[in-house]
Amino acid sequence: MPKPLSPSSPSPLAHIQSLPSWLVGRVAARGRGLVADAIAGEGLKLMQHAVLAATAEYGPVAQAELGRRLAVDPKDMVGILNHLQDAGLVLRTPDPADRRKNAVTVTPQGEAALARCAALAEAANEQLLAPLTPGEQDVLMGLLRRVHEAPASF
Amino acid sequence: MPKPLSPSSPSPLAHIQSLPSWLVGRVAARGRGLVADAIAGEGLKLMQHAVLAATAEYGPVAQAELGRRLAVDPKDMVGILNHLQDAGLVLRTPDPADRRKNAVTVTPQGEAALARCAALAEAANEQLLAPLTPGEQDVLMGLLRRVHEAPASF
DNA sequence: CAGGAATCATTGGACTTCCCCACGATCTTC
DNA sequence: GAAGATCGTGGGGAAGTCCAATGATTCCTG
Repeated sequence: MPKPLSPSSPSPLAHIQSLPSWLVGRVAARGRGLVADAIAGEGLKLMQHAVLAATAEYGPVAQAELGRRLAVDPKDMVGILNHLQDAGLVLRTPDPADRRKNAVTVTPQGEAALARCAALAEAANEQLLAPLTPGEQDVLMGLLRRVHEAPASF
Repeated sequence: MPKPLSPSSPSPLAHIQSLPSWLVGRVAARGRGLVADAIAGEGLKLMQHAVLAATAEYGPVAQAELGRRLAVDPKDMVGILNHLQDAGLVLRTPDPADRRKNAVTVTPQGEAALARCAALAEAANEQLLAPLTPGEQDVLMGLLRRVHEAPASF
C-alpha cells in the first residue's frame, strides 16, 4: 500500500501547520537539538553555554542579572551555575558591595570551553540553515530579530 | 558581508544571541505563550488544539497516524485524546477494518471549538508578527518552511 | 533613623515534552 | 499455523519552563 500523498489542500491541520507559531516552534526544536548535540561533547547544555557566554561578556555579574538577560528563571539559574562551578568554568564570589549578590566570573578554563563551544554551536547553526543561501539567512535573522526585539525592548 | 569571527570573539553573549538557534528559540517561546493564552479560554492546550485540527482534517484517523503527523509521542497522544474525548470534542470508535486501531473523529462540538480556536490562534500569531509587514511575514514563513522541510522531507 | 517595600539566592513543587520499556490484542507475512 | 510488526495503553524517568515562598539583605520613604 503506497503511503498517502502529501497533503497540500487547505484544511484545519494545514492551517495550524502554516501558523508561524507552529513553524517557528518546529524549527526551534530542531535547532535546539542540533546545538545541544554539538556542545554535548563539552559537557554543557544549551542554557549552560548561554550563561557561560553571558558571564564572560558581563564580567562579574549577579545571578539575577544573568537571568534577566537570558530570560532564565532564577531557580534554573542556580542549577546552571552549580554545574558550571562544579566543572570549574565559573566562580561565585560574594559581592562586597551588595552582600545579597553573588559576583559570577569566568575562569580561564571557562573561557577555553566557551571558545570551543562557540565554534561547535556555530557549526550546528550552519547545518540548521543549510537549506538557505547566506543572503537568505541574513534576511531570516533580520526578520526574527525584529519579531523578537519588538515586544520586549532590550 | 558578515565573515566568520576569529576564535577570540570580543562579545560572547552577543555571539550567542545572534545565533539563529537562540533567536528562533526565543521567538518560538513567545509564540507558544501567545497562542497558549489565546486558546486557554477554550480549555485547550497547544497540542490538544493541534490534534483536534489534525483529526478534523484527516477524518477518521488512527492515533499512531496523528502522532506521526504532529511529532507527538504515542503516550502523550493517549492523554491528549482522553482530554478531548472527555470534553466531547472527539470520538474514539473501533476501526472495523483494523480492530487494533481507534478511528478518531471530530464531533460537531469539536468542529465548533476548532473554529473558535483557529480564530484565536490566528489573532495571536498576528500579534506575534505584528512588527513585520504582511510581505515580510510571507518571506519569513517561506524561509522557515524551507528550513523546516529540508532535513525531514514529509 | 525606623519600618516597609523591593531585591537576591535558594528551595520546593507543578506542568509539559520527550524517551525507553512492556503488555495484550491484532494484523501481516512467510 | 508461527513469527514479526503494529496499535493503543500503561509505567517510569530525564530535562526544561514556570510560579510560589523563604530568609537575608538593601533601598526607599516618611
